[in-house]
Amino acid sequence: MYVRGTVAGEIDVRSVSTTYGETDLAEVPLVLEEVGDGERADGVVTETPTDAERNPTTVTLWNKWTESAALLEPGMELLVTDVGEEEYRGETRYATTGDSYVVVEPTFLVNVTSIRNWVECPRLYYLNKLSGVPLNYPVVKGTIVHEVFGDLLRGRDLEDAIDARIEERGLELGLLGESSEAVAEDVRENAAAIEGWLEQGRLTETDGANRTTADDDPERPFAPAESSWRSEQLLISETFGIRGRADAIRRGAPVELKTGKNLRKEPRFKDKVQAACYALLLEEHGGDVDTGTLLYTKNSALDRNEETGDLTPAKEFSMGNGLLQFVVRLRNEIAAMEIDGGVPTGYEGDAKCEYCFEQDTCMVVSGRLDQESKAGQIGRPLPPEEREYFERTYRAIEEERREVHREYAKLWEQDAEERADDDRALVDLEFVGKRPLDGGRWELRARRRTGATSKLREGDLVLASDGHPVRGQSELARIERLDDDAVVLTADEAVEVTRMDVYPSELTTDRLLSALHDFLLKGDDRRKDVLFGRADPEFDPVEETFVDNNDAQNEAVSNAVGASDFALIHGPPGTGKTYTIARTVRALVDRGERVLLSAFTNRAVDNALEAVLEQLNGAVEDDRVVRVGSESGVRDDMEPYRLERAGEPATRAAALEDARIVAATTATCGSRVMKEQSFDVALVDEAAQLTEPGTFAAVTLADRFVLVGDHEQLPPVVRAENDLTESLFERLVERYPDAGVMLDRQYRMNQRIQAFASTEFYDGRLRPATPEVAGRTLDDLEGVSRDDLPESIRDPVAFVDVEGDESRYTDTAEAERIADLVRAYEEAGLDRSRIGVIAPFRAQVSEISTHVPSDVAVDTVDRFQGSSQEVIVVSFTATGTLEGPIFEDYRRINVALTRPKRALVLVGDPRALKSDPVYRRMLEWAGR
DNA sequence: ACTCTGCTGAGAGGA
Repeated sequence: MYVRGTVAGEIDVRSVSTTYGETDLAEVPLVLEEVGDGERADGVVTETPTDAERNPTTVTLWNKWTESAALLEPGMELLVTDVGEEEYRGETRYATTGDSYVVVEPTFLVNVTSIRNWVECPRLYYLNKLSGVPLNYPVVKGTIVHEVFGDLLRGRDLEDAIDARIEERGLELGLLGESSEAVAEDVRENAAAIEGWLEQGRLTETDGANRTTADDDPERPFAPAESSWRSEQLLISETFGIRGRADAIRRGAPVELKTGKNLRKEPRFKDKVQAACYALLLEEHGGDVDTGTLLYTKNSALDRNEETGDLTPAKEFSMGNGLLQFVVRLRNEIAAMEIDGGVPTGYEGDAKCEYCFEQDTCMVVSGRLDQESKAGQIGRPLPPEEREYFERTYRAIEEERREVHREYAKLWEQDAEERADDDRALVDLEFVGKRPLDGGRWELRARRRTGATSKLREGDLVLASDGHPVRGQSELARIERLDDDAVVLTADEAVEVTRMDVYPSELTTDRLLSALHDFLLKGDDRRKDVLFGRADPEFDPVEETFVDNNDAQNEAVSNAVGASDFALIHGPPGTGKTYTIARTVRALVDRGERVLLSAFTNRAVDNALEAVLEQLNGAVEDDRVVRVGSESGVRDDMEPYRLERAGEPATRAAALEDARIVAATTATCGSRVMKEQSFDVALVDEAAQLTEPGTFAAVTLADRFVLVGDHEQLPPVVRAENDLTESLFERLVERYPDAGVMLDRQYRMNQRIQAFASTEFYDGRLRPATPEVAGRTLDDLEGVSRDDLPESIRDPVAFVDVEGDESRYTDTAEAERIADLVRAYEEAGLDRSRIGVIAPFRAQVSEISTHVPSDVAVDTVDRFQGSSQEVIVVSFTATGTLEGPIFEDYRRINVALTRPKRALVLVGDPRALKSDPVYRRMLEWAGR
């Protein structure tokens, strides 16, 4: 039986005398949310307390669990497994038993590596999180050896595996100056130890007896028995709040591979702790684990010379309850500290600083951020405003991380039905079949039974499961193909997929954190002076005309080229932002600069790169323009420029290092490979949609930077409500208006259409670039005559009254009316592929889609940003009143109203729209 | 209350 609830008050920790002597206990007042009859958190809930019963129950935590009790604060979540129940003065109380685990904030998922770092030194955990691990050879080699180990377990030939894995990491190895041959030799030594040990295992009776499937499988003749081995399994525990990926599992017990040195007989303690984490994860998945194996691949030769004559690099050890519970307490320390927003000092553990590799880094970070630390501080602290900025931004990023953790929690909190309504999963799959691939991986196929929509896309990582992503068999898989009726995945193991869930990744938050760190602690002082307002940005005047017939664009390019610190280009809709970017890049390249071209989305990076290539017109050799990104992220026509990671190391490294122009998303700029690069100038598009640390990821790679964007359009997408919602672009535009140029001539909209946006959002400064643009109408298009349109929509801006229905996020009446409009335009000779329909809610988008032909583009405002159409129809989907956060951000209507070139039709209920001043002005403009 | 893009990922090791 388990209990779960919220801490409702102060915790009383004390000692009592029992028959066994002095014992510690803590009494925790807990408002119960769940009481379950299973041992773990996935048991059947027997009792869901009613409101009347929501007064705190006392849960007593005995002995060592008082250490975890001391971490608790009112409001924190607590889970206690295997509790004992007792009646005390007429009320039910609970207490830990010898088998209990006490879990603080169980929805906070702690990585196994975090626990491993924490046990070595809590400060090490913090430093690792803050700055990430840079590219270095031992780590890359270790990774390759692990991959080869996995390959061996899946039955791949040793030499094949070594060659393939080294080739895959050609780029990284090349950047490190390593040759394939040297690495192969190195990996071979480690792998030989593994193979020898595996061979030994194969000869033993137990393993032999278990060998079934693999022996019979003609496709995988060398595979070890599937029943006794499993490689690289991703495990998530909802009970313990731990997540990790075990190197291998042998007969249900974890095997951890270590390529580092361990000269002692015993496994290192942190390695034991790591294995114990996997044991906990396996226990939750129905295992009963009491031993772990650590495989030190450098040790074989050494051990042979020892007096034992031991031939094996493997060290087995037993894991008792004491170790497992200790590991959960470590995990609790991390969770409690993170929930509290704390920073570890190092005093929490007993590591000795003088033995630590990170001692210097630790002291520098402590000194710069003025943090208390066991290692002490060196250097002067950052100015107070920078420390304040660090703390605020760090906190905001950690809140984002919490939101990712909540996504995980949903994996088990939502039942299949709720999940089906959520677009983060496809739960309707029917398993069709599997096929072995080279290297022991599998291709999995499933059929889709319903037409459910989801945000899953080809190239995404998902948790592929046979029913439940946490409790069932599940595997990290990649979506290779996703059609309306079929799914193809690749994975390490052959799961019989019936469901796939979005894999919530902390990668972005990790990268934001390290970008913040790099900017503040490793960044250039001059840049910080400017960004923190201690110095003004400087410009060298450039006497060259870059753009002939557009003064603002010309000034924007000269500004960007002449900027000593940074320049800003404010590009309202249709003002030739992309052209200006291309012209700027060209001008920089002509001056011999190395340029990083970045943006938040892959789409924007590809668009900008396309324009740059056109502008270069061969001025830079094709192979010196490089697009860094994943195959699924990069648009097909940019694939020839995509940097291949696999290959001969020196060649791969040269492909990147010799590039004059490198294009990548800001998220990719935070990758280890990109962090090794440096540029003269970073040019970042869509900068108004980037968080500050997101912008830093690109900007810290260059000496100077240019931000391009429009803060009057949509802001950054963040999960939590926090300080990340204002972009660096917007802040700088406000702080240094002179550092920016607003492109004021638009090449998109008829004058009638642009009028509202211009006055409302751009101080009336936005105007048509040419008379042609100002006067463009549908009549200009071949075969189209406005005279054939109904009177009501003949004007370039029209309003169509619809009474609307009462439902909140959809409006069938509007959808039907929109279908009529589409027909009317078609009858007037317009091809319907030139019509776009925009709605605020996704539900209304799908409602409209059922009413109009599929070649009409229907989408949300957010997704229409950056594109345009001849005709745009906007469905407001609000009846009676205009309530809801979606309407509060006026930047959203700015985007919607500035998409069309020749005609705009607003469809909605005027009564609702009139209730807000901005929308009322919009109605007036639309002639209603 | 709603909108929603990134990312191979988690762990790889140095005494």
